[in-house]
Amino acid sequence: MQETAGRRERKKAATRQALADAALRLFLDRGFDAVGVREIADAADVATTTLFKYFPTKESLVFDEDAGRAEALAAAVRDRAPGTSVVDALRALVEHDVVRRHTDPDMAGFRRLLDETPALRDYRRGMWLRHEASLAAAVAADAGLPPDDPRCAALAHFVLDSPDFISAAPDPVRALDGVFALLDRGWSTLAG
Amino acid sequence: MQETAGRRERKKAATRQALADAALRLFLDRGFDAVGVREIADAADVATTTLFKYFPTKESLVFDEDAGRAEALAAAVRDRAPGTSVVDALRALVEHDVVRRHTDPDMAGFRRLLDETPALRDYRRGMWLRHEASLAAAVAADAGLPPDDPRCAALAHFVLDSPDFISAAPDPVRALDGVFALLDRGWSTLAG
DNA sequence: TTGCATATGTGCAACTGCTACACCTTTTAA
DNA sequence: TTAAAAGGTGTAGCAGTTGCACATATGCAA
Repeated sequence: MQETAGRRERKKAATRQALADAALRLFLDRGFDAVGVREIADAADVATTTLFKYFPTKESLVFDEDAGRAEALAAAVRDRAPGTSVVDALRALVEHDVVRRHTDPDMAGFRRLLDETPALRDYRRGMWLRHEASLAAAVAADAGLPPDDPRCAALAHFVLDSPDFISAAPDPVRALDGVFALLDRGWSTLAG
Repeated sequence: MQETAGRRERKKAATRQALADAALRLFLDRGFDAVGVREIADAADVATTTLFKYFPTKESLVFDEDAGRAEALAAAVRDRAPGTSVVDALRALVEHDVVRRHTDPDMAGFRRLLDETPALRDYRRGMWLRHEASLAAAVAADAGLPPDDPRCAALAHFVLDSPDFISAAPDPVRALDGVFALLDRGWSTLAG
């Protein structure tokens, strides 16, 4: 594994990181809406147009790449421990990604930022839902159903929609329980 | 019931209608993104600033008021026929509002507009979800559960999220079946 | 090393949704 | 009749985003 894959690659990565770092720092300081993209570009010492060559929107500056999430979802379904239901496996994944952030004190600032910025929550929901089709297919394959089975599609949609709902709830842990109680019982009487 | 409730009211209503009509006509003609708000205001013969006194956003030009939807949801839960489950009653309401549009040929243009404009679908989803809390409370009251029961909140959320998912699906009728099969079985084993 | 094609970055100007402001006109009500 | 209140106007401007023409840096080949 080459660490230094050419100066060009390294500079690109550095620029990208500088932008993301500057943006997050400014957002945490003063709030998402109070910081303009021109200011972020300035802080990272690049032109505004350059910023948009790295990040398609202002919101995307806040989130890491989600490379691997599609695979993580498929793996959660495929490689789950024997005796674990699909819904339980997905619950564990959501719990890991969402609820942990609500108890980790290092994420407090980040969490507050998300809480007070609907645009960011919407963006994150979209990132989850990008994998709706592939999760539906994985669930269908696991259950031995046709890949376009509508109940699998519905389950996949609700699971991927849930992180947003859960972290916006007053008590996220209880919300997680509620969501997966409903889905688990619904799914088990369909598939089991 | 006064038909003519003062010249002022009538003029306001006429301006509002002129804006909505002009907007829908232009959108259907050329697509949502290809029409600017300045052009819509021009077509309705008002200033751009006036347009935004009637409609808070460009998207809102497309949709009627949703006055009464909150009440319709509460009524669907409260006044349902004996022997009908809460989920079935809500299914009927969603079916009426969503699936009918998919079979009515008069709505074909409107439907295409929605299909090709994610911003409009998101806006409509938001309109449904505005009643999430009140629906959750109605469901909880009906089931004799505390008003903040997380399973009721989850059910309400998924029901109100579903119209968007359903009408975006390749086969909306099958999607409707899938969604409500899942929710119905999940809910009945919790509440029944 | 030199030279060149290409990837990357720059600055400017513009467009789009949306808002603030100061002003004018119509309607309502005393 | 008059004055307040409501509605509408036009201008100017902001913020996110993009297109364009030009500059620079890099990787590769000779």
